[in-house]
Amino acid sequence: MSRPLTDDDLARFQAQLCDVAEVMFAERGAEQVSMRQIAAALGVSPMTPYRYFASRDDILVAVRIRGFERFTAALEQAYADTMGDAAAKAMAAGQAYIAFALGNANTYRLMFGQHQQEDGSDGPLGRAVARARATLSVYGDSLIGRGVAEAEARAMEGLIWSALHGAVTLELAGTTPPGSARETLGLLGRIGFRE
Amino acid sequence: MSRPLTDDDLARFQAQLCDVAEVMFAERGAEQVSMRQIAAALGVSPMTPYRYFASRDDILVAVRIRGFERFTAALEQAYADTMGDAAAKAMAAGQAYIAFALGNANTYRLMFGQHQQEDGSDGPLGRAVARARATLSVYGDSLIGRGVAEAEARAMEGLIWSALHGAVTLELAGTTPPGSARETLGLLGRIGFRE
DNA sequence: AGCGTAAATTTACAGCGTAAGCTGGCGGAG
DNA sequence: CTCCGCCAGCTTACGCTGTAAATTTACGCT
Repeated sequence: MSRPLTDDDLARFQAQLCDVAEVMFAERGAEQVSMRQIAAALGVSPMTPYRYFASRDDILVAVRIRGFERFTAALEQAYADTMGDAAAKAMAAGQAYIAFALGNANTYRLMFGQHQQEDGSDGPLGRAVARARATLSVYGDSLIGRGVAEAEARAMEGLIWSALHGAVTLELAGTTPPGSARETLGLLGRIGFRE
Repeated sequence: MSRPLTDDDLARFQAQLCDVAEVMFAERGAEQVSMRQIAAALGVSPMTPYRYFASRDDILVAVRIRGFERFTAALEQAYADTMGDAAAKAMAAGQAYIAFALGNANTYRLMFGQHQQEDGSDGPLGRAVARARATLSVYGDSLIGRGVAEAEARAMEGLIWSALHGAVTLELAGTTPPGSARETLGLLGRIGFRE
């Protein structure tokens, strides 16, 4: 063992731990995975991870960030790969949103699960969330480009985000039947506003 | 100690425990309340609650049901107390929805938190959820009465539910700023559908 | 070769949900 | 009235959790 812990080695171990934790969380849900289980999966003693993360919660935050990064990438790719006007691209992004949430149920739950959210927008988690949100706001941008007032466009964007999040959350909980989220997205595509 | 445990005494203890647990959950969040703490608050030994509930999860279910009952009552009252057409009543119900969720954050989180939802619609929990849903579906009913196809009306209803649930969930998590949910509801009131 | 240091391990503690064994006192039978 | 069975409630105990503290281990440097 070399005496100081290189920043690089530190990052390498953190990344490796996140790799392992990510799949364990995805398989069983973060609640069902203990520190000791993660350490065992890594082949180290139970306390070793504490040299690289301050607490279990720190690990959850790190994996949440990774989740947001994969999520954002999926949305951006769907948007980029789709041809047509802004509405068509937004629709593709919405489908990618639902596909990610339903296909990565435990990861999505970890990302948006009930936290006190001590983190405003400063930390890396806040930035990851902001980036995902920015991807979702492309539709709002297109509305603004078409002459809609900014506040109004942002509000519509918020409605779309709320509807998508609510739809997948309810479907993941089993409260609404399978397919409900996709149906809701279809309806979202036919929305107009009075006044 | 009378020998048999009267069904009535059993129900009385269960109700008393739920009373206590409900406020503890509301204050600190269900995760932060242990069996031992509930027992201590009741002035009984740690294992006594297990004579009345099979497990901690059973208590959570019971309190969740109570939450849904209060929730449903709030929606129904808002609907009944509001004069005007179906849209006005639906709007009042939406406001009541948001007020309940934001004003009973931990209870709402407990009600709609991430569960595997082993309970379909048979048990009492399923019925409590169904009743809350029925209250929300009054708007859909009014659409049907106005000639909209049933499937379409139910889908719109689902969109409204999703948007409300998503909006309050995101606001409770601190992801969206305070007031966002109310703003989203305002926008929902101005929705129309093309085609 | 031996020492200082820091990484890793082991040990330990308080708390959890809950299974299992124990106890005290009431209701009914003799 | 006495004694016995029963069972509500209590105490104890187990395996688990996250993690603080003490201990061991092994490298780089002198």
